Amino acid sequence: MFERLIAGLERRDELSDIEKAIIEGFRFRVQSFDDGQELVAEGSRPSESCLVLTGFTARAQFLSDGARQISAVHVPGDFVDLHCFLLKTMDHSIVAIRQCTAAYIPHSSLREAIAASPHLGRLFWLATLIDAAIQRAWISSIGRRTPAQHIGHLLCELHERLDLLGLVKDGSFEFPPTQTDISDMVGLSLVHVNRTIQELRAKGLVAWSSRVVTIPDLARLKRFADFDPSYLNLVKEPR
Amino acid sequence: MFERLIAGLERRDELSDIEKAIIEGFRFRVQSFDDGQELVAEGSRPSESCLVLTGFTARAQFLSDGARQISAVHVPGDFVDLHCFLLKTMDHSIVAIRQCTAAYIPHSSLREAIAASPHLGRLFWLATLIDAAIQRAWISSIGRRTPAQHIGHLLCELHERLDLLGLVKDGSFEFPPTQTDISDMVGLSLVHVNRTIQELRAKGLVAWSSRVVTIPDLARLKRFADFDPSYLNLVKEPR
DNA sequence: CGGCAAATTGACACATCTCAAAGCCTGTGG
DNA sequence: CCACAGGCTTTGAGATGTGTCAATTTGCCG
Repeated sequence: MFERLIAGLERRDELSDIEKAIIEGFRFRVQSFDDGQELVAEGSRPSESCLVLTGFTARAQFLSDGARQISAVHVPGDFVDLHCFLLKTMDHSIVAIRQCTAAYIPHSSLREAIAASPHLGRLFWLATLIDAAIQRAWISSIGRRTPAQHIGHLLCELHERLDLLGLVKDGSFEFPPTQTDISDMVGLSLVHVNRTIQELRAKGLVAWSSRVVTIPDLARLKRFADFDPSYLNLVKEPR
Repeated sequence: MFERLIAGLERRDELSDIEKAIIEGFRFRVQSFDDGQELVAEGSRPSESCLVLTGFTARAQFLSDGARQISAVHVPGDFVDLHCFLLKTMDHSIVAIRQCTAAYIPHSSLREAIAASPHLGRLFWLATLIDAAIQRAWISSIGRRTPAQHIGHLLCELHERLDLLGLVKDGSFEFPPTQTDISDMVGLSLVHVNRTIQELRAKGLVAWSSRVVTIPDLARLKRFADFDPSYLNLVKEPR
């Protein structure tokens, strides 16, 4: 159930057998969701934190005029909602991009785990810090990169993260968001996103159809989008 | 030395005398900085975390074409660089907006503090989560708010945070960033920022000259900018 | 085969950027 | 106390970028 979570933590630091056992011993319930449903609602006060098991999810905020802004995309194994463990009230929603399943773990389990292993506590903290680093990269993208660079950067990020999960084959990966979803990620209109994707295709940087993205020359796309993966903290070291 | 840090933590949860004593006992060194200097450099691997004592600082990233994007502003008392305690390598720089002073606390002190009080550890974790919530609000602003709303929202945020420090008098507060700095925060050109500020002035929402901002009618500006302070977590509850 | 969601296109309005110049403050040195 | 330099703010004009609206095409699913 929690292999991906464990693998994700182990990518950043050693995990003892005891720590793995603590995680395996989490109480949890599993729930499935359809397109667009909320796994966690803005303004709610959950007593459980949720973890993506399968499928894609996103963090979303809604403005008073109904506009939506997505501030992160999450992939299987991501402990999406560690935030509410301490933040208590959600400042954003977690929404399903397509069908997905999630495990909900009671905060009491988390609290016990952290008490039993402060190191594990630091690794959960680290997970939220990496989310924050990704958000900073998004701020730079949305503020200072061109639309084509921005979408290119986003695809590099997802390539990198999905590759670790073994979900990339020959530079191709499934990426279910519609162009409307993408427009809410990059803060542009749907029409402009469409034209930007066509620009990326025309430049030969990306092939993208029926929800499968192919990156023929990753190094070239990275150069084009000014992508440097170090912010993803894919380095194993004592934390 | 650490009153503001302690006051900031106490705004979110009770702190025991022992916990306060732990903080007061931090080893530290103090350093001053001038306009634009880096307190912490992107790519570096600090062994200390830094805390703003006086003045304004910002998190900044630089793109390969030299463009700069600011992803957060920090005020006195903010434990700006808790991140590097676990992230190890900086994904961004911390820069001085004007003269400022900062305390550097060795990671070993932090580690001891957290070991001695897991609750204090959670509160430091919380501080980084609140930073992340602010970053999400910035993403929404930059992606979906109009420039005038965005700058209005930013000023509401700073009003709220500075008010807690007693740095707001009759709706006025010192805000040292130049319009060039603001343009790097909101991801617009300097010229457009200038025109947007004039628009806010013309609407009577803001007075702003010689680095002092005055908000004549805060409720009106909040309404205009769609500002809801709940993401700042100014609620005291057990964490 | 029909229906629906998603992707694509075109045309035009509006927002924002760039470049370049001018004006305005503030601190400094004479 | 004045004059000046330099940084910051403000202005104008034209080029580009991006949004909106509305229609059309495509592709998938029942």
